[in-house]
Amino acid sequence: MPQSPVVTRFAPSPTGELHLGNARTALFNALLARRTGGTFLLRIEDTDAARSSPAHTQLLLDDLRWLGLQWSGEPLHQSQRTAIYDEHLARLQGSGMAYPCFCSARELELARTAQQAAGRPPRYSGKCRALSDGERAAMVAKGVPASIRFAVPREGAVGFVDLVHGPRNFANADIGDFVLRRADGSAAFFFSNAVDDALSGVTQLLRGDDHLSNTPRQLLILRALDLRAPQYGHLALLTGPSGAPLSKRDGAVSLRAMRDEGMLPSALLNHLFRLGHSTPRHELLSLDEMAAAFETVHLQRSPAQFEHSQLLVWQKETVHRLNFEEAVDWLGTRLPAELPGEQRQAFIAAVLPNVVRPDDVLPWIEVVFGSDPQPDGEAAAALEGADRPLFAAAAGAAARNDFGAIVSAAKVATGLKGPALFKPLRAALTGRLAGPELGPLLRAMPPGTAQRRLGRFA
RNA sequence: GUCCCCAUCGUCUAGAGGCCCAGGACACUGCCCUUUCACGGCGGCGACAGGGGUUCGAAUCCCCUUGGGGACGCCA
Repeated sequence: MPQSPVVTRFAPSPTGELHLGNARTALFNALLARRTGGTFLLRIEDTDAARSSPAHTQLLLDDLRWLGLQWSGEPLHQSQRTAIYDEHLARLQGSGMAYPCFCSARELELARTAQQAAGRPPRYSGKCRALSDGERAAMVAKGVPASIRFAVPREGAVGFVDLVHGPRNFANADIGDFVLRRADGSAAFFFSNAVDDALSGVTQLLRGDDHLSNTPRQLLILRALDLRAPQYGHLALLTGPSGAPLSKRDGAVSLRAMRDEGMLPSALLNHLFRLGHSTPRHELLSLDEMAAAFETVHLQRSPAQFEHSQLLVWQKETVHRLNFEEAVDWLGTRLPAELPGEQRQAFIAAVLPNVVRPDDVLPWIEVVFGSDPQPDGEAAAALEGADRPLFAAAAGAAARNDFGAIVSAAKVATGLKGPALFKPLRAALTGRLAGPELGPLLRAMPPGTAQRRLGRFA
């Protein structure tokens, strides 16, 4: 079945750290393209000079790369496309589809408040649309700054088929004349966003549900310009544990915060992949596998809740699969620098199956390489119930930190087995009752450690 | 206020009129396995927001209510 080439995009505005919701939007668009060998574009929506910054843009690109989301070509920066927007604006004005608005911010604010108070929808009155050429010239002559608004048809409706929601229809009468260009000359979102998508040849795009009721505005612009509109798909928002949209009060919501916490890209990707998108694949997937399994028909119309505990499940899966180099990289400076290579390897092999966050290795570094541990409450209890001969035999066989030898000796000496045998040994060796497998753990310990620790209780 | 979107186990979800007294995954939990914990295997707990219709039959279609969210900005 031949497919026309898919072009998708992610178009963040660089006003802060990459939010989890946006990360998911980026992922879905990237997958949509990757699935068919299409193109995934990146566009920086930095028309709001006051809130945008190059530093934020840099952070954004860095986060996307970290996630492994590869875009094609150079990202487009809207701040550098003013000429293109002006050209299209001129066309709209030429055909009477756009007009200058001289209303001041204060004036508009007042009108809005009055409408709200009267129980009317806060929509622009269209006051300046009725101005004659003469009146406009007069305003310009007086030096009154003007924005440019789109002349929304008074009648009719805009229909489109949403990739997620299906056929939708919106009445033009419910849409007020909106701003295309601000008085300072910068392009407004509805306009620049729609025009750029069309000009970039974007064929399909997934974005947040909050844009659904704004879509008719953009379609109106594109039709007036005779530009081809992409197919829009509107994703239900991501919410926090409260059910309300993700916000700072739900804790870490930026990708960067997750990253700082030690979460790995694969964990984030796998969790996000299943938020608002369903798949029969329940195992940890690579980006390629996700792309192959990504289906727009399986996009959810209802909001999904981001639960950190579920993320941790994927994190665990990811950590368990780390190879030695990756693990060293992940743990970073937490590993003692002076550690011999062999011990380093043994330690990681022993501990990795039991950790989720990098900081989780810290206590085990202390247990394995630190001074002989004092048993915690549970461990102390287990030690109390154990006989001295157990430890005497165990210590006698512990010279080489060989757990097999220790167990055999202890077993022969006491006749114990199972938990009755292992609990005291674990307690004596590590000071606690739970943790990584003892065999591998002992292999990471400095020579003589096991013997000394067991000997304490003989 | 007007318009719009959404509503299945704790969470993510399957479900497009009979295959569903609702299936899966994670979480929780019981048992088994085991040179402890973990891993793994086998079970258990657990949901169609409420009310009306339509239909022989509704989680699925329609209406209302409730609840949550969004848009209506010279923010994106």
